[in-house]
Amino acid sequence: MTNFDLRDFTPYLLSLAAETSSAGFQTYYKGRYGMLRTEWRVVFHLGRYGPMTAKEICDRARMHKTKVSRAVSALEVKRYLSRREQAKDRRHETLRLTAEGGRVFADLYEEAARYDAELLAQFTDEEHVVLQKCLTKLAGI
Amino acid sequence: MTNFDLRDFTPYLLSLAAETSSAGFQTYYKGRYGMLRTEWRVVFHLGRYGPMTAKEICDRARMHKTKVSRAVSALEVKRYLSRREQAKDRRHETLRLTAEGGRVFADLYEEAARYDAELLAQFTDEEHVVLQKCLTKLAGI
DNA sequence: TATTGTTATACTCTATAACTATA
DNA sequence: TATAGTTATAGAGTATAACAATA
Repeated sequence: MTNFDLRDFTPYLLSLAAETSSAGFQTYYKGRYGMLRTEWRVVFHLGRYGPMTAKEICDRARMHKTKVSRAVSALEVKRYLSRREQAKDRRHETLRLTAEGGRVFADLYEEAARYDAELLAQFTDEEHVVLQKCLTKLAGI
Repeated sequence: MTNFDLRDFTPYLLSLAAETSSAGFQTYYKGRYGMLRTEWRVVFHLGRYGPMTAKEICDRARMHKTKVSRAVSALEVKRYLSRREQAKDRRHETLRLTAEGGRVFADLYEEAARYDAELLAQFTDEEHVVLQKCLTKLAGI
């Protein structure tokens, strides 16, 4: 088969869809809290799953350690997160959201759920199931 | 509804899927021809739809004029593209692929079709239809 | 005044290597 | 030697404003 348009090329469609939807949600974490995407992902993990080390965030969020390191530093400056060395192995630091960080998470978590529901409102439940399945496979997760 | 995981957040899934699939195809246009994504998109348009102005590429490919301008310059340096001023309005230049640019397009077009087919091989035809419909809507095209 | 296109600049995001500190 | 995390650096991608040339 060789007669497709750029609009049929899956990586192109994925790029456009990802850009559009990411730009939409960026207005919340960037506009309200001056955060970057990596910072939002770290906040999400700590807020959703509780305190953990940077290494655990790397593994769960599929983020490289340098991304997590910089995001954690930025969040610390913003006072959304605190670190505490673990006594048994001082290479590990437990990261947890501050009270303020918790409020930021709660706000963004709610907006994320709303934003996602809004995006999916244009599809049927069956379409949503197929979309999520396909994206999960394409993302390799 | 507020109990979702990051893996349920559509913009996150889209980002991962887009990154993964784009990185895969990048090996062709970057690895073989040292091109950037914007350059590949310009080559695609000129190869698939024939000579046109930068403005037309902007409109068809939904690319900003500065992106197109830089991509065209880079492609000109690589001798994959030539420009010719239009006599009636010297603000317009008709862009067309050179013979070498045409060969590059033919190669990449074939690889793109193969790559896309490979990505979609893991899905049924019905799933493919739903995926394309959803992505097209999410991309706003 | 409007349109086509270029240049300058900055920001976002990603990737990799080299490094420190601890174990 | 291996692991957790940091720093430096570069590359890729995007966005915007200011500009020149033409109409």
